[in-house]
Amino acid sequence: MKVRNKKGSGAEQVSELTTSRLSIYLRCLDHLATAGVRTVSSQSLAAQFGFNAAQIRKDLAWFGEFGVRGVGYSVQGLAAHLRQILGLGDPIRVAVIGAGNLGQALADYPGFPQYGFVPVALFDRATSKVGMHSKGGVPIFHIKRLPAFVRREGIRIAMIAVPAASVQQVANAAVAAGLRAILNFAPATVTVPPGVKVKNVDVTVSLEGLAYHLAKTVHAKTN
Amino acid sequence: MKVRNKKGSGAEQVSELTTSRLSIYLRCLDHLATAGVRTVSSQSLAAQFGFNAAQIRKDLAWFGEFGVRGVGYSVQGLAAHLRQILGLGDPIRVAVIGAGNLGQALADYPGFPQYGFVPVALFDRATSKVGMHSKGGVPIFHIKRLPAFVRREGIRIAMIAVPAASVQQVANAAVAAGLRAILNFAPATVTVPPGVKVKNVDVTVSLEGLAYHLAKTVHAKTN
DNA sequence: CTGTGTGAACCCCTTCACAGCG
DNA sequence: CGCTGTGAAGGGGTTCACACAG
Repeated sequence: MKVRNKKGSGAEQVSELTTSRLSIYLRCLDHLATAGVRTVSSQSLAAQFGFNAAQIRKDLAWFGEFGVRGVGYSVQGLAAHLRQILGLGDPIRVAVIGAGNLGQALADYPGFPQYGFVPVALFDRATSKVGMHSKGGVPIFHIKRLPAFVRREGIRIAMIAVPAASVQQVANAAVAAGLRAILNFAPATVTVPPGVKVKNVDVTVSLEGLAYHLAKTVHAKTN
Repeated sequence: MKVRNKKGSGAEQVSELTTSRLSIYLRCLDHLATAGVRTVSSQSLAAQFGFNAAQIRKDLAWFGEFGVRGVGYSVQGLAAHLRQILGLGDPIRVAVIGAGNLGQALADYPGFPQYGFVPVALFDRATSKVGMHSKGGVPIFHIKRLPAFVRREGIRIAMIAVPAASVQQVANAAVAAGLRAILNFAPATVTVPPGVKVKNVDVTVSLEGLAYHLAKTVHAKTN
């Protein structure tokens, strides 16, 4: 087995486009596994889910050789490899910062534990919320207690669901608490020191993309 | 003013990467406008928010010439142009399908109306929920009533927040009801006929991207 | 003979550099 | 003189095509 590792230390070599697709492949493989499929070729995977077969193979080639020539990939085996590549061995503990409607819904979202991400606590600066729980039973703490909690409870990821104006300051607090991975739900740009990863889930950007599609389509009809 | 329009009918010419950035530029411009800034150059915009100045100009060049040479762009003027390009003239009415925790939180999320997207109703197949309202007062209807509602209320976008296993069937219903724009929150691939636009907001993909970053970083330290 | 792994071709997006306008 | 708008160069990601393994 040959794994490409161009630089000795952990440099940024594999594109995020690739890792995103790995997640999606994993989702597809789980789908096939529950359907009882044992083996799959890159071609049939591509056909079923709308990918390009060569791209699947290229994406996997960054990490090793997982297929059997003439046969394809073991569905369960490849899924296990992808989980290992993505670092999904043990459940990853998550803190949700911002205990508004969205934050509480995220803390209770059943999809997360199912995929190995466990929201352990909510944090907010409103003392009126502190001491309460989400519907699903996730406790709400004051944001001041984040650093101690991160250390004691082994939190790895911060999900930030606060208004856009407060995001930067909350992100700073998360970094100061030792977190190195942030998922930001607010429509705002966040700046963090090197080594910290931020991913933005900006729903307004997606909605405006849809709005553009609608506007364009209407225009086409008007012609 | 010269606008590039390579094909007569509404072909897919401008990349989604570009339109996503237009949304982000719009967010930045609003930020500057509330700060009282009247004029901005592509260079200062790029410096403040971490873009490339040439890219900003290229993105805008697809739609016209909005700047003044030697000066820059009118903050308010450019924002208005972007809103027009993205089709954000009147508020866009949205239906949220799936009245679980996530769906209700989305229906009540204050960020949407602020950006011109108004959740008008929730839809679910559970008759126990029908007739109730979200905390924010959005009424819940049975999914059967979607087609009539779309016509009568001028719904343009469906936000789908149901379990992954049901997404495709719900998307089919949305398309059948005449909707041409779908925002899917479930970790699943959706297939739709041509002319219909789907955007996926897959939080598990983002989380797994963060997990990969964490795994990689640990590995680098282990070296 | 089937399907992987991979170099090469291709294509699109990003970035550079500068002519030209205000 | 400053900054836009834009052709040209550069880089990265996707797709093709095939040698080769099972």
